[in-house]
Amino acid sequence: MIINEKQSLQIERIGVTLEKSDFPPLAARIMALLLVAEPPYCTFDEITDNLKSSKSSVSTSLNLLLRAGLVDYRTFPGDRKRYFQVNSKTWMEMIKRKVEQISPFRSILEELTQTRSAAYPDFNQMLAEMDEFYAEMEEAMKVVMDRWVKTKK
Amino acid sequence: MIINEKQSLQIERIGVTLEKSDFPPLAARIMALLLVAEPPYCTFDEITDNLKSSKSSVSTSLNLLLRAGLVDYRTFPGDRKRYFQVNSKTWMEMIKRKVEQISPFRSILEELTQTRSAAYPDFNQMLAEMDEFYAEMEEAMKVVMDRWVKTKK
DNA sequence: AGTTTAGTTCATAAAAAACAGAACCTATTA
DNA sequence: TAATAGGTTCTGTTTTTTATGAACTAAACT
Repeated sequence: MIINEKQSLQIERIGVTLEKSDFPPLAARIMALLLVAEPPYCTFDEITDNLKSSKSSVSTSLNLLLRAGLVDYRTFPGDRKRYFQVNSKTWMEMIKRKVEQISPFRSILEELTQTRSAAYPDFNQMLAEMDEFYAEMEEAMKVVMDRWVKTKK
Repeated sequence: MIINEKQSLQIERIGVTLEKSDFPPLAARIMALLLVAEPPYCTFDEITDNLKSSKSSVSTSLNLLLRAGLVDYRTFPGDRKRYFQVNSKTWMEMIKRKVEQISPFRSILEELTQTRSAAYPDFNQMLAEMDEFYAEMEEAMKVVMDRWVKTKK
């Protein structure tokens, strides 16, 4: 499998978008490649070749994606190569992570309402409201996620 | 205004939490300071002093936070110092940004469903489903935000 | 037994981000 | 008009992140 010129450009575009969501550059391009490639999986060599990157870089970035659960691999009988593919739960995982980012914020807000004096009630009020807002947001997201998990099984 | 030992430690803890949500180190500590400080605002000098950072670094990070709309400032009559404070809309802004991060992903997914061949229907189906999931998530978040905006005015 | 395949690991180089020091600017104050 | 307050801007320096090449390994062929 070797990608064409148009696909190359598409991979760069998608890669840049993913970079903005905090993917390291090469990891972003690997994800992009796996999304664009037909069939939707690649061997290690196909990745190094198509992205013109070194084996070591690909190894590091790919393992990052594997550990993060964003990429997975399959194999074919009588072929010991691994065929890397985006995990179908990738997007769910990514959203899940965003939801999980909310809870540390809430912890901060709750800690502050505990430790701050009563001298600045307006500010304290604001912190309490923001905690409430985050709680609602967290809840709303969980509702969507749960519903989705149910329809999938 | 000068913070005490306990507050210093709290600022570091909160700072680290904020770093994990992609605040640069100093910007994270400025936010943390403004959250912990009593009163809940600081002058430029109070920031450099309490965080033991240079004027140039504080200037840069503070302007970043100002441009991002996370920090704001007030003044007092007959005092030309600016008193920096967390914008009460900070948390709303931060969530808004997370919601906005969803739409580029949806664009990717939609572009892919346009450009990919029909040869791998399972994969294409997955992309379509994920787009749907993201759409629902986006919608749910917007509902919460709108409701909140309304109760505020 | 030797070679090829499919990677990993380690030391290092290159690039980007973060911070600091010093000079600078503009509006007030003495 | 000189000095001070409240920053900003520019130029390095340090630190962190990202990518590489070369040597290595373990399994599977020949």
